[in-house]
Amino acid sequence: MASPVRNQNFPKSKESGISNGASEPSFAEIALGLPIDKLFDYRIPPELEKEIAVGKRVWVPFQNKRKVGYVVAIKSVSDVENVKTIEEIIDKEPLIDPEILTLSKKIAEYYFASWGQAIEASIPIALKKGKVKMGHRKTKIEGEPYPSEELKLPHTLTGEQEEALAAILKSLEGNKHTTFLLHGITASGKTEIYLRVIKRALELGRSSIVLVPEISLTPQTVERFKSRFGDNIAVLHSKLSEGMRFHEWERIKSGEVKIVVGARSAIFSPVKNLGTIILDEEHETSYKQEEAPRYHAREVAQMRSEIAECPLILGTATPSMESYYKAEKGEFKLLELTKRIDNMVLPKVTIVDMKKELHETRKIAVFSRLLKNKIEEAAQKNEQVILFLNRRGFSTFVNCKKCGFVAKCSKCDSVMVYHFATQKLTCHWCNSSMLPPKICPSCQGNYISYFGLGTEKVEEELRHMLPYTRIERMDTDSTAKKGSHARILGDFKRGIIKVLIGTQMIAKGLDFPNVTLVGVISADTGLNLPDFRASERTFCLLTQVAGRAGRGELGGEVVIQTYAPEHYAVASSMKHDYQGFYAKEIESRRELGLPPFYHMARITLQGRNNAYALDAAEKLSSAIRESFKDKHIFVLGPVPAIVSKLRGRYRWNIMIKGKDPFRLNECLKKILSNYKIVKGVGAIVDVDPLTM
DNA sequence: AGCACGCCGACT
DNA sequence: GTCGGCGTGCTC
Repeated sequence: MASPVRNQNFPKSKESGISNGASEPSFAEIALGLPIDKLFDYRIPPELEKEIAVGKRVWVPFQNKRKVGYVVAIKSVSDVENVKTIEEIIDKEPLIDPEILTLSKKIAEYYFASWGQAIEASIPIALKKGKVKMGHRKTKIEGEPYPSEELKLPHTLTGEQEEALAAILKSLEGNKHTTFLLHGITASGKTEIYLRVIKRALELGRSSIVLVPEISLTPQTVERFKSRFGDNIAVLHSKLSEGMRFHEWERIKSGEVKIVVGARSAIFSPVKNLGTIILDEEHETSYKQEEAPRYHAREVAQMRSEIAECPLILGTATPSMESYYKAEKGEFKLLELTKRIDNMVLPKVTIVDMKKELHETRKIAVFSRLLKNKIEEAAQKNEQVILFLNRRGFSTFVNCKKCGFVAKCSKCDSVMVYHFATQKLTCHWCNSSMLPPKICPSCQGNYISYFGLGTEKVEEELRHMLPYTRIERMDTDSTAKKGSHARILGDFKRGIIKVLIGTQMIAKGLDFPNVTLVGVISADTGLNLPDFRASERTFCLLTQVAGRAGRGELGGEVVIQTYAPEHYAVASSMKHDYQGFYAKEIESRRELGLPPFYHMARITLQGRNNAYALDAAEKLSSAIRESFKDKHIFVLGPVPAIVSKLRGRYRWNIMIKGKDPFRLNECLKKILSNYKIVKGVGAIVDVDPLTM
């Protein structure tokens, strides 16, 4: 041995247990926040035996460093040679509750992360570093449970609201787990139902967790909860400093607050006696964590509410295919809110066929004549305009501006993606490729375009059109500077900015009553991604964007420009018709064997050497195909990852799908343990990925 | 993930 | 001769 370990030469564990008395606990199983799918045994020094407990953090020597570890079990024997000894116990009281330990273990198993990684996903960063000790804070004086609240109970509920509320309260009061899908159009009063469920939970002495997408964690949302429940609420934003986040966490852990509002990770809040979990905007993709453990908060909420035997409420205006399908099957209880509480009317939506526009005007333009007129009109009347351009991602498709043709794979019907490196179009389902056409194969026209237009181009055109109007662009580039995001929105709110151009960023949650016109520059960008969720995303996005118009007394309208006016995602959103969209989309998913009918997992193989990475991917893919062909597990790929090269590593994807998620999980486990990965090629697993 | 060990190339 | 490149394998 090279390292001069002071080996105390303990006999192999089984006997070492005896020296401490036969059944004394002398070892602890420790989870570490590393991507190693293992627990590590450490010796408990005699002086710490009284203090050690499951759920506490400890300092342990690991390699030649000291690391924070989490005690997950205590035992009297260990068969590890040269066990090292715990240096110090950090916490006076267990930091991780048994409920969260169970939950994190399930997550680790389901999403192929280590238990330690899952535990670390559930606590504030400050605690991971072992810096702060629990159990030393002075107790705060209990605030009024829920002040000003009775005064603020607004208008009576609609019949639909009453019905929904009653169903949820029955589950809450009966301590029975049920998942409710609360499907309600914008302004149908979902939040009021949440507030009343939380209130009832409080009366029963139980806690509530409210999950919202980070983007809607705005002061307005928070204010609404605060005015109802006063100080009895902890808010967990991503912008919270390390110290503040820890402070809020401690307030939750100590039982000082019984309501938690936060983004994704708030699902792990250490509340006791959980009464309800509310997951608002359940269709939002930000509920999926894009690093290990790659969990989806909706799934975690499902697991947690089952453990806690409490209702889970999934609220949305545009349910995910997964959730609505479960509701149809009766796995979730569907609660529909079809009426708006105030007299707000849904905005009128007009679709402009850009193919026709080109045909009639004979030139490719950013703005159709209709949208141009409407913008000018609004500007004259001093009303505000939002222009939205769904320019997403890295993928580029080839599109004919004359007839709307989009290059698709002949075998898969999937949109072909232009790769800069190879200068070819590639199918992300079967990896076949072709040279991009110069002349449209469909109409022989010479209007093939490679790149969608961007927000900058829109801005330039618009400045030309309205030289004296204050215009601002809001996208990742223009908001790179700290505070610019808030500045732009502030200026827009105060009416200084007349026209706001933006990407995804402005699609959600903005509530400006003076906005009378919303223009979608191109609805196609999102539609032409090689991703089976493209239609779902587009429908969802168009519905949300449309919701930005006519939020005030002035009313409002929406203009959507598209080369695919007949596409059901576009057409249904125009009619505000979720059911119509769902019916079409679910059929397509059924035919193609996609979620929610199949569960998927993606394996990404990445390496410095492209040939090695591809070779590894091919070997793995055929190995899986061989061993599971009779088990209803299917393999797709390898195909280049959408980001085919990242940080100098070439990336190839394999998709695996199967009907039963747990069987799929078992197969994956076998695959990963049997397969010796080719040198220099690493594998990343994403269970239930949201992107291809 | 880190980090040490180890085996090959170009430098004082 | 040795410094250092990153491939490989282990961590209680």
